Amino acid sequence: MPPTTPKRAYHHGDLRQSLMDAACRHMREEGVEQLSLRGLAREVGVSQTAPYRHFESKNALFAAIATWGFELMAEHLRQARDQHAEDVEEAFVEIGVAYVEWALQNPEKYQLFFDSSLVDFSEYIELQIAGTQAFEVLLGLVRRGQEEGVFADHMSAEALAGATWSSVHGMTSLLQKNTPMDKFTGREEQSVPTALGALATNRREIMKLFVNTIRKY
Amino acid sequence: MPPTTPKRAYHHGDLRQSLMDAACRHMREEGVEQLSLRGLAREVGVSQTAPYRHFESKNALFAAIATWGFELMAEHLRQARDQHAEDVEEAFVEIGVAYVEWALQNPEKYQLFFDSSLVDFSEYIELQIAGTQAFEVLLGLVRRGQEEGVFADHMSAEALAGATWSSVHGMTSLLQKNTPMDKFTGREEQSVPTALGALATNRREIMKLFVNTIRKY
DNA sequence: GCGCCAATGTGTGCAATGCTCACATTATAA
DNA sequence: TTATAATGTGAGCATTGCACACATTGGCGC
Repeated sequence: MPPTTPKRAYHHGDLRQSLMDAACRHMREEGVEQLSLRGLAREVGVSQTAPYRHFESKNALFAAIATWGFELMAEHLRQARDQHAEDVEEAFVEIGVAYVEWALQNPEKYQLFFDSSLVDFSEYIELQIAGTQAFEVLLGLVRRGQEEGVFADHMSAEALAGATWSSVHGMTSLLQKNTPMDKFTGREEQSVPTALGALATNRREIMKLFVNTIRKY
Repeated sequence: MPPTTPKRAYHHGDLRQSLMDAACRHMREEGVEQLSLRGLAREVGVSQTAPYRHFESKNALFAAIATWGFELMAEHLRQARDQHAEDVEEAFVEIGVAYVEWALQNPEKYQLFFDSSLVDFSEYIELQIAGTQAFEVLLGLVRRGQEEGVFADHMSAEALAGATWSSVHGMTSLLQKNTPMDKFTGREEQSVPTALGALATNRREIMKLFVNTIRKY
């Protein structure tokens, strides 16, 4: 007769995904710098070397999470696009809003996309491909805008998409620093927190400004 | 008679600055994740605990470098602004170009500005102030543009400056990933590298697009 | 000059980490 | 059923951040 306490089997069952989930939770709650593979193993209830059966290094874990994250985000962007398929400009704005919102709801994954100190993209082709596919949702929309004569056509679609990606990513990046920043005290004029607050409050309005970047006049 | 080899004195002389310089060099050449205080101490020729007389922790070192970096960058931006004082739009473009160039020439310092995993801004007031002062170069210019009726005035200067800061910072951030990205191979269409290449090659043109974000029509 | 003290530098030690290697257990498929 | 690959274990190594007690020294009041 087996013991009533469901003693964990020798094999975990789904260690790979469990590790990725635990890592995300940990990064979100404690921060990346506090994350250790050993701690993760402890949390999941497994020996400290077990993770190495699924990820050859800590960086490989990060890369796997980032790849997964890009896929999730791309799907989110496609949905936003498809819900506003009639109007390119509107779809552009909504894709931008969706981008920012996804990033703010998944800060730990988004951080992996751009913290070059955490993941070396050049080592992981599948990660590069996933990132590219997310970008191409935006690129496709810009192309369509150009074809419809709504967006400027004196530059390549890649250049225009790059420019708007810059804006949206930059806004996201700044907003993610907002939380630490809001403790800002010590000067009368708190221009940075004010600016970040304005970005946070008027996301959609700001996104409409970003359309100006590439609109054809 | 003292030995001919100038044996280093017990006191280093300028350990604080030497550590910051060595840290920057190391980050630039090897990457942040490879940087250790002990290694730095070794490099400078000093015991492993000596750095703690100048920086209470590794994060404090990073914070000090970031603060210093913000001051350097702000000065660089002011120079760019003053060399194009006649025309607000032109000054805006040149400040943007100067921003990107400074960041690309000082990647290790710029990384500290935005890699939240490396520095916790909330712990270092002087860092927040330095960052704010850099931002205010841009903010001041946006204000002037509004006063001259060149920039939109349906939003606060902080909001507009925040929007343009987003764009310029985002572009910088993407360009800094360019180096790892250029090894990208494995698909026929390399849209991301193409987009990043376009950003890199046409910085000034892209910056002119960014002016559209806030221009008054 | 002289002596004292704060500033600066040293050596040792501890707990934690990433990762390696040899070994144990289990699933699966021939 | 049994070989084999997949998965998990445990001990161990080098390295790290940082704390603590101690050493050296430059500069300041006298």
